[in-house]
Amino acid sequence: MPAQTRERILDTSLAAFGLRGYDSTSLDELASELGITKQAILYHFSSKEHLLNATIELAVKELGSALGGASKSQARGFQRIEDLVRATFSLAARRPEVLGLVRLVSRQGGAASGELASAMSVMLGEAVRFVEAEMIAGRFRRLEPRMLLLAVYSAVIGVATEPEVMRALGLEPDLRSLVKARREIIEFLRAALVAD
Amino acid sequence: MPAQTRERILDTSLAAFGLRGYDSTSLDELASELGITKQAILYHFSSKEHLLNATIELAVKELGSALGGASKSQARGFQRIEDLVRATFSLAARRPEVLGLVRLVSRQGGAASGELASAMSVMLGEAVRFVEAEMIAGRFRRLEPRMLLLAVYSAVIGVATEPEVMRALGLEPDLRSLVKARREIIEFLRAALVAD
DNA sequence: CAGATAACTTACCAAATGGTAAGTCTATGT
DNA sequence: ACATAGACTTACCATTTGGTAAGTTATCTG
Repeated sequence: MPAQTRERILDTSLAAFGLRGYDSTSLDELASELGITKQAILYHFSSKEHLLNATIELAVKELGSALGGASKSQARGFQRIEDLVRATFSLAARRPEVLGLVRLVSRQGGAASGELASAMSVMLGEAVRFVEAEMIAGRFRRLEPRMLLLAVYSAVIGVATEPEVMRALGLEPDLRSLVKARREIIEFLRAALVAD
Repeated sequence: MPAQTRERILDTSLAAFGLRGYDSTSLDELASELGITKQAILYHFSSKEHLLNATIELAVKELGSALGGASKSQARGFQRIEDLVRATFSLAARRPEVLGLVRLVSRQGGAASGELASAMSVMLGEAVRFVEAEMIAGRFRRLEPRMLLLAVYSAVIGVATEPEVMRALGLEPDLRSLVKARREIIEFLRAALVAD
């Protein structure tokens, strides 16, 4: 039953690419972490770039299943935002590498990012419509929806994945602080979003 | 007067490290961009890591002079935040690589980041005191100051340096959009911060 | 049992990478 | 006129990197 090697490779490369970066991770490193040879990796994925693509695909799936529940919920108003932030933080605590990879790809862009870009486009498109509807309903303050989402996205991803800045602020990025950070950013967003 | 080679190297490596990343930038690339040989770089900076250190030093200086005015201003209340966001966006438009490098180093942390970390510690420490004072004075909503700053920092840096996410939202990251993004995030922060 | 196929490993390889050693060229001070 | 030092370049080099080619081993199939 060694057919799970492929999955082990993907898991390990997701962690490595997501936390250390693509260029900073060599196939030899990955292989020795896995206790196999580099050629075993190249047997399953014909090149490093293909491996990256498959890894992104996995990350997209994990992102979808982690945030899917919250984004498809029928909750209205700020509750839905809160659900999404909670889901994002839960993912950040459980599998920081997934958000790391999202960030990496969304910054670098480039050839491989097509899939993630389109997946994100869909999610963001839904989010824009949701936010617009809430604004029209008078539950959210009137701001430019896309810019608002960009700010929210940046704030959440930043807080969830910026350990060094947390340290610079004198906060240890442990689970307790992360919980506190989650609570605080929810309050922050509530203050920014909810119409009086 | 070829003594400015050192400065040219620093400029180029700041752009390269800040926009493409450290590992993704080779000394040969840098050299050919500059029209010199790799060994000329190693003459001025004895290793790639030393070059990174010097580059970080330069970025810290640029960051300081770009944000120094705003952070040392005597403005009170939200005006001071607005000044700082404006200064940050101005820097993001003029020299995106500086913020890119800040982000890179603040994520990777590690050995080289001591200087930037301490510079940021100082700035963030001042910011914490400022925010606390404003909260006590009743001008800012009561939130945990450090978490608040982390959220603000993330939102601003994110909006200013996340071109691919902007594209996913259907916004071209040109100067006009950046101006709009700046205005929107200022409104966003105002809504979140200013006490009723 | 023959042989095909999947899942690897061992053996290489060319290019790129960070770095060393030694020379060259030019200006400057004596 | 000449040594000296600064600012490089040319020549190398060991290691690492992504990738190819050719086995090897086990399992399944006819």
